[in-house]
Amino acid sequence: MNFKENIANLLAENIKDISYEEILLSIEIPPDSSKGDFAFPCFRLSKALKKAPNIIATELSQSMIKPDYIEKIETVAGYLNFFVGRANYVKNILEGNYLDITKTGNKQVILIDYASLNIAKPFHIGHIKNVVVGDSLYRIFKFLGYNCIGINHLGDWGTQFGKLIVAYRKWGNKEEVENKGIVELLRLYIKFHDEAEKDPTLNDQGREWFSKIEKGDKEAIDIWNWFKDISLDYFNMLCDKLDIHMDYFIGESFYMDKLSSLIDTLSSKGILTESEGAQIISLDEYNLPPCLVLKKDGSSLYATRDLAAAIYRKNEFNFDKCIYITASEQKLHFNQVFKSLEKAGYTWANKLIHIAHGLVNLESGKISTRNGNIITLEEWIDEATEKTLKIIEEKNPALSNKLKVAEQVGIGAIIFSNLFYNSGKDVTFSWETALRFDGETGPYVQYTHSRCCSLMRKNEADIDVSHVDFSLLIDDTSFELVKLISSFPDSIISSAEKYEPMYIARHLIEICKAFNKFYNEYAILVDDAKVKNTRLYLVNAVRNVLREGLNLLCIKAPEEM
RNA sequence: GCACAUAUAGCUCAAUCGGAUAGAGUGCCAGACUUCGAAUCUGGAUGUUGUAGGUUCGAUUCCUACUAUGUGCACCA
Repeated sequence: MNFKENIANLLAENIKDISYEEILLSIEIPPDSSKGDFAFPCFRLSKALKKAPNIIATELSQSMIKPDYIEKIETVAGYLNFFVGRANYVKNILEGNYLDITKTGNKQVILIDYASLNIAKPFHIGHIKNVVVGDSLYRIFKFLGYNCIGINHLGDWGTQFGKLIVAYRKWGNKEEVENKGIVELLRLYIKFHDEAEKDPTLNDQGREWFSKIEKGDKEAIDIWNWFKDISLDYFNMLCDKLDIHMDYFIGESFYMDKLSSLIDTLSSKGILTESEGAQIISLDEYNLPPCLVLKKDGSSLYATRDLAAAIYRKNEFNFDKCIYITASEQKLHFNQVFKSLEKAGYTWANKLIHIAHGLVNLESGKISTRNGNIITLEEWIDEATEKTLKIIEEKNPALSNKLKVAEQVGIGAIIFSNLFYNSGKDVTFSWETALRFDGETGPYVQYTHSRCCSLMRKNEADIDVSHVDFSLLIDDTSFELVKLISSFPDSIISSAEKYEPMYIARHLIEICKAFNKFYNEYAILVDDAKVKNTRLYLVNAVRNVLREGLNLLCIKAPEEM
């Protein structure tokens, strides 16, 4: 038997998805053929091998396509000797700690700026993606061993507060605001914009009041602080509900006393120029429109505060990476800010990363707070919770803490639907899809998890390891599940590398599908102690992976639902 | 006008560095609960990957043009 036949034999023995003849055919490629002749069949083999145990498949697919593949294949043969048969592979995966992956990030500091919403406005369905992508990435990087810092760059400064004060003084009163909180602030905000259509001088009054805030006028500052407190209470309430954690609330107003030194620095570097009365940083060399730093009246802008914030963060936290998460509308803005910092000579500017997520539209058109075309996040949560409660009443009326579980599942559905798709894409919200609980959804994963828990619970005793026989798990259905568990860490790494929790969400769905198939095909709690304990061993692994996976997506994993 | 996205099954979306017969869910049709939870599972039908070219042994993927949609572009954030 020659070398190739030997390899083919080993492969065919280990991999049921591909025949010996096929393998032999694929390996029988002259190594000196031109690229086109052998690349295709080689790839054919390596792709088929993806169905094989992970380590073998990865090694092969990496090596086969390269010119020196004959040499590499000998290395692969070495690997194969470690995995004689599926049983050993299963043992390896299930006995090893399948969630313990290389902690690549040792001590590196990753700062994530997310959930940076404007205060005095309600959370709407377009905001959830930002919050949830941010918190999920926070959890993912933390899991990988990075030192994460979550910062909320609160939008608590700007002309809008002047406008709100005008509206409050004209049409609001203390009792209403105290009783209704953010709802009343929204009403005033909408009212202001309605009235300003008819009477544009209101906008001037708004600017005047904002300028009073900036100058420290007591009445203005008091109202501003009051509104800010209301907003923060509301924000914290929602964060508690969603189980979102922020390390720091450092809003835009925080940077007000740091702007003058920023301007000094920029002008001493000679990159500040005057244009049409305003102070700008020209970005012609980057083929970008200029970055406006100061208005002609000398007051600051959004970009000014972001420049100051970046420098402050670098000095204060000395980050290795700083990730900004915002809607895609702000792409140009961050591009300008980052390039301005680069132009100013800050070498760390390349460590600033902007992750833009898509916009959410309504079927009735674009979301707009100022004309009231919004669906708030609370409405979505309430609807989802209510629907879940109905399902629980129908399917599991004996459940003890129904309301709590209903909220966890309802919110789980919302979060999952926000993380299951490519986060850069725009989406159109519809109640029909927003309240779907079947198929590729959060509740499907949660349901599968609670099924695992149920099995573990029903077994009462601990798994008896002395009865575990991994060769009972080498059938295709069980083995598929084992492979998916073993490759779960790859998805965590992909998610981190691409700043995209979607990979984890999709992997969880694959695990659930494989598990439910397994569950349907085999009885688990059987009399035979060997079979029972072995299958429970696998169930336990699935449960652990699902729980950790859901946690990385900021979703609760109730044990019963 | 300029810039940046996006376009894949009826609908919502995947497709790893350019790889094999482009895959899931949903909806539709047909099945599986006196048995570990049916929010589940099994089977079936569904495609000129926006259009036209180019590069390549090979293109949903890269390049060019065009079409459609979205977003941004000077004192808002």
